[in-house]
Amino acid sequence: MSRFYITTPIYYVNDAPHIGHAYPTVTADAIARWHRLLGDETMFVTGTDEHGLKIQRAAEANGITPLEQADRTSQRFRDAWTLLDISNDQFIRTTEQRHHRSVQELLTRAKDNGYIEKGSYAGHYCVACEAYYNDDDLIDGSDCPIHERPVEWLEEENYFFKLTALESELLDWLNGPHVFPEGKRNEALGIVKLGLEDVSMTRTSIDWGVPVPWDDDHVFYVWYDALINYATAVGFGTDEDEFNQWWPEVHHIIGKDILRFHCVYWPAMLIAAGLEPPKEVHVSGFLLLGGKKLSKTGLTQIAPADLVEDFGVDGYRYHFLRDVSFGPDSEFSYEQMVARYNSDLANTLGNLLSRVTTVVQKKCDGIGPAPDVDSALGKVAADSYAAAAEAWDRFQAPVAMEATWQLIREANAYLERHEPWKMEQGSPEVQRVMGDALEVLRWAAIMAGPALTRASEAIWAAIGLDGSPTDERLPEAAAWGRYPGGLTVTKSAPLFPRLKAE
RNA sequence: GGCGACGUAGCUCAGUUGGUAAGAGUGCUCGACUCAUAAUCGAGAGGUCGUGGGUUCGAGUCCCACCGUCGCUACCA
Repeated sequence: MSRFYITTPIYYVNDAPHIGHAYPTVTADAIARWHRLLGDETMFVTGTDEHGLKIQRAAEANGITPLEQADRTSQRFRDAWTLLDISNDQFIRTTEQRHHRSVQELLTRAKDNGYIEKGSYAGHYCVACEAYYNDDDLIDGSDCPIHERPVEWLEEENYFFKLTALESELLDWLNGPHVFPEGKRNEALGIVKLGLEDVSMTRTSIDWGVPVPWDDDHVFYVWYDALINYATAVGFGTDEDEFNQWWPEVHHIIGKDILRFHCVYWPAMLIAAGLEPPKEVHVSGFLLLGGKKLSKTGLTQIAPADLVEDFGVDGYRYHFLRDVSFGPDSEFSYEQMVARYNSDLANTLGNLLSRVTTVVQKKCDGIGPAPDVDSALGKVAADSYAAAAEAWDRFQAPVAMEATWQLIREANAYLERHEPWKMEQGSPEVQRVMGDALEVLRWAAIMAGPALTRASEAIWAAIGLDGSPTDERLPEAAAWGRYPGGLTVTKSAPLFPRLKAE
């Protein structure tokens, strides 16, 4: 039995979930569902990142504890993922005890291996921001760029992560097949080649974080705690055997803004602790609105719930999986979403189900016949499957979706060529044609399942099959001719009612 | 300033290590069909692959310059 471990970033709880958070989550979910279909023992982890200055301050502003603050927002993420049928096996929170143990264990090992040392950090500090600034960032060389008032020169003792000692190990890792797409790998290489510096990894100025086990005055800086969630989730620090079963075969999905942390710091931290760096990091671009990235301040956030209201869960998931190329930035367009819903879901797939169930009622007494094992559609199905499987392997959901729809479109053309509605009721000819059409629907319910979590079940039931398409196992289930025939086919309301453009 | 990404049909995008006369979906035009959610099927129009050079027998695909858009340069996917 092979295993498949996939993660999303854990989202920082200073922000409400929006489509920018949902995109990598839906992508990871679809890939996880694909691997479950393949029969892999699958671990899909998402969660929330809950420490750090911003949370502490937000809590103070709201007059609650940092944990209460984190609880509130973390719950909103869980609600959003429930809404979108996200099938995560775990939802990890960095405030969990198991995570604190894991962080302390991993970083203690790094320290014991000589990669963490005490040093002092000095710089221009803005008290209002509670943050350090570089000379370049200051206005006229002396004022905070946000508060426009003088900064102070502050020096504090910190523990430093000796990133510089790991340069050659990082280059070795980055030269391997670990960061995708290629352009993003080059970007990570560029960061290393530009010159690494040792980085301050603890804070004494706040206490909302994971305590440094060897020095009570410090907590780990939020990034050094957050990244380790990927290890915590599969047992690091609590169950080494479990951990060793999953690690290092992990697939991280991240956004390009956190490339530095996942492609430089994270592998370095693991190496420092004597562990293997991650197997794959897949970097996505941003969703843009009017050419700008989504932001709270720009009022360009879009809540998944608003779109689900218009398009349904399937319509939501399908749009982002089919239209957003994984890697480059992508412009979000409501009109594009409507067009995609109508063409692929309402017209091509939904209408296929409608016409097939109607003709089966009229010409086959509502009993679905078995397909022709030598049907011309069998070859198309095999090609579609091969292309889709290859695309899922590369994390290219849009390509996998397009490959899947090739057969669905072909089924419409096949009906057109044979015109079963003109055939004699119950004849062998009409039985064969309709059996083939039903077989395509069976196949599509499985293959589109990672995207259309609900419609795939509805199709499955409509053509008379028991159980769920998620119980099927690939590649056998994609082989042509598995629809048994003799099942009751049900005509029902349109699966995806057409949407009017607004 | 430094580093980097991107620029392919109206729109959204594919184009593996350079090599059959540039692809898909959608949109548009025309035709067919009427089982079906005014859905479906067929045919067609539509691109100097940002611009200009270079390497090569041959470049969308490598190199240089330029133009345009954008990002990063430590804590929002």
